[in-house]
Amino acid sequence: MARQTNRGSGIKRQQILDAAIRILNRKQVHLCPVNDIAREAGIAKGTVYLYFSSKEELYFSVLFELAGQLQRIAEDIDARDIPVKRKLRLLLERLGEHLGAHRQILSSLQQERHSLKGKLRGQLHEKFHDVIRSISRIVDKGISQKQLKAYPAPLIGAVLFALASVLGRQKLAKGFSELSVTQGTLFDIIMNGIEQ
Amino acid sequence: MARQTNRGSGIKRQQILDAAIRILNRKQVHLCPVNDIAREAGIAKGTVYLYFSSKEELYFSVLFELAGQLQRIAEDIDARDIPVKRKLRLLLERLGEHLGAHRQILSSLQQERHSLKGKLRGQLHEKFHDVIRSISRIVDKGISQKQLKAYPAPLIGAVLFALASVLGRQKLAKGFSELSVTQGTLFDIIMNGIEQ
Amino acid sequence: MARQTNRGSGIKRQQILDAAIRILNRKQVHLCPVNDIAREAGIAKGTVYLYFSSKEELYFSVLFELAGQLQRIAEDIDARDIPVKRKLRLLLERLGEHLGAHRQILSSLQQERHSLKGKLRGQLHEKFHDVIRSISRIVDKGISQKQLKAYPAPLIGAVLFALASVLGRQKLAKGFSELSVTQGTLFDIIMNGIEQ
Amino acid sequence: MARQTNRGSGIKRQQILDAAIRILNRKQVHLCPVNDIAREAGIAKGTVYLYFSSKEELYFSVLFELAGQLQRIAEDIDARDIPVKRKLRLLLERLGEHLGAHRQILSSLQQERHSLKGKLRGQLHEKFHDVIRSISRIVDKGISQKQLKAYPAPLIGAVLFALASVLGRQKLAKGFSELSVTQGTLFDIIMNGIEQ
DNA sequence: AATGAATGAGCCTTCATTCAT
DNA sequence: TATGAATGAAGGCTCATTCAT
Repeated sequence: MARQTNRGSGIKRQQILDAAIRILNRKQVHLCPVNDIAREAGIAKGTVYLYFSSKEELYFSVLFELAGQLQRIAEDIDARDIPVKRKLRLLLERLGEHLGAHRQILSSLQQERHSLKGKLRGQLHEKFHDVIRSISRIVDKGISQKQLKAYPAPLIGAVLFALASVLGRQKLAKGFSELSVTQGTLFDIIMNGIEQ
Repeated sequence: MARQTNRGSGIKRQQILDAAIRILNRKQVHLCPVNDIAREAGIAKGTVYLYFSSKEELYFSVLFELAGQLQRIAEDIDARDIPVKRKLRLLLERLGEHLGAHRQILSSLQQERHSLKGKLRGQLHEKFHDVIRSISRIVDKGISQKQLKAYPAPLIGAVLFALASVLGRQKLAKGFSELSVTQGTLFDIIMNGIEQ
Repeated sequence: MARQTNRGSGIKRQQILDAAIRILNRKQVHLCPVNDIAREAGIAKGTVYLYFSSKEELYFSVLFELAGQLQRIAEDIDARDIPVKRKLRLLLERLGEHLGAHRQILSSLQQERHSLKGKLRGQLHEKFHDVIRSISRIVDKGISQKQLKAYPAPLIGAVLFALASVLGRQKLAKGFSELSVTQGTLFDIIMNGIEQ
Repeated sequence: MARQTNRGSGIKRQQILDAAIRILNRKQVHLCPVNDIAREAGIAKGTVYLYFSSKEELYFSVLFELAGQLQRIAEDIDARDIPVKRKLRLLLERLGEHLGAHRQILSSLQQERHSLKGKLRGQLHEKFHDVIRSISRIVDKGISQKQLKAYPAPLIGAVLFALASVLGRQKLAKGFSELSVTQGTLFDIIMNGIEQ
């Protein structure tokens, strides 16, 4: 994936990635010198470039990694032998947790993507597509089991994703820090709507 | 409203702000030199500093301005003499449009806030609170008219805001460019839920 | 010529150029940080970039400038009302002086040219072509006056140029520092050859 | 001959040297990472440092090696049993070929010397002296045989060297790529001069 | 002897900010 | 008020060199 990925265990690469996730979750990419990430990973600046060809590729890899984690969450839930409603509830909760834990990084995705070079952008796009596909799979089963209304599954996926973000931030619309959104209430809303 | 270096008519200040919104909506803040904004506004770089004490304050003012526009949208709708449901539908549509038109800038909000200096951060927080309050007012009326379920109004506001973002981006979850989300479908979901 | 040449007198630009010539004549381009050149010019590093878009363009401009000086030397001599032989002798002397004074920079030309980006390279090529053309003009007159043998003028130009370099370095073949080459002897050689 | 870290057979040392010559002839020294040279030699980067104490010394050794080759060319020709004129013609041709084949490296000699540390610089100086001495020996014989005019032999050597460079580059004065300099014409010029 | 991962000094370049005009 | 030349801190990246294996 990385152009100059050094072979070997890949452990160091992962260490850098983890450090980058920690650091990038605090400040914007542009406010995170590679040096800081390296220090967080306990290595020298130059070493980062042994595992990633550029800062951009590192950032891309971070997003890729996080997308992978999201996908795994969805797939794990899908694999369980529980009713669809339960799955959706779990999904909302887990995605919310994960998005919340990495909200900084993920919330920048929309903009950052535009600065990624063509190929990386495409790959990332594809990866997030996979995430949505995994969610859609759960929804689709629910629809065919007549448990859910027949809205387009990806749309439901998108909505779930958005609501999970709300949950994750605990502050929608950038001003809600005091609003203690419970996962239960949100789930009710998405299931039954708000109309009386 | 704004407490910055602001002698004079304020017209030029607004020109700069408008130019900044146009420019910042294209690229990330960090990729938008003050010079570019100045040129877009048809003035010299140094002049910007006569109206804003720093680039940071300029950026803050942009977000503040946009929040004001959102608030005005909500208040205009609230003032109309139409049923609540119609209001919510309008709200979803208008917010979606506005968020979409400025998605670049607004999507960075979450992160930028963390780099803003304490005082500015607080003011911005307060401002977005106002936006949510305005939305909540509409919802509250709906609840007291028994048109809407009695969920906490700010929560509904937050959810509406999130869904408006989905609408605005036309691509939730960062991978949905091909998903043509219609405002109508989204409205149905939020009103009646997805459960069969 | 320079992409972001600031208008104005151009004096500062020339100051930088002069400083660069002084500095570059001491060490290889790659051993001359832009910072050193700036300091030599008595300005800040960033200022260099107000007058030259990159270090490469600065270096290109230096070579361009020097080529211009060489050309002027040739043209001045050509314009004089003296016999061809006298012109050539003068040319040898003056070129020798100039090449000697900037031998470091000019001797790197051959290699550096290969790293210049296409357009600049082409322009530089063209410029040095002009130098040779100016020399050739002198030679051509000599040939048509039957003062010189009918060798291709550019070839003679090239030979003169090479011998001027010898003179300039005072040490041909990179090892002749002790060889005190006199302009007179060299002139005799080129005029009459070495064969007995 | 070489006084560097040089245990072992010396074969590998020569391999590295040969690889370095190939690589350095393509790009400037500063654009040739040690790593590239090592790879060209089919060994690991670290290994280079077992045979050369630094990149600088490696580069020095390359120049030293090339000087040796030039010297051998001159000595071989000197040893032949042919007339002086024939020898000079051969010399021009062979030196031209060799200088041409390594023009990139050799053209940087002038400047590089200045960055070499004192001791190495002296050694290199001495070596090129030897080259000139070998050429001078040929010329001297010609002079004592009354075949050549009695110019200082080293000067003739220097001139021959310079003209050989012209031949090697096929483009003197940095602008002559189209000038097809023939070895014959150049030889005529040096032998008989250009005066009618 | 050989390797190549790791290091960190050093360089080019950008850009927010200042200030003389 | 307005200008834009000048500044210099900061950051991405390269690469010579070291050293544990």
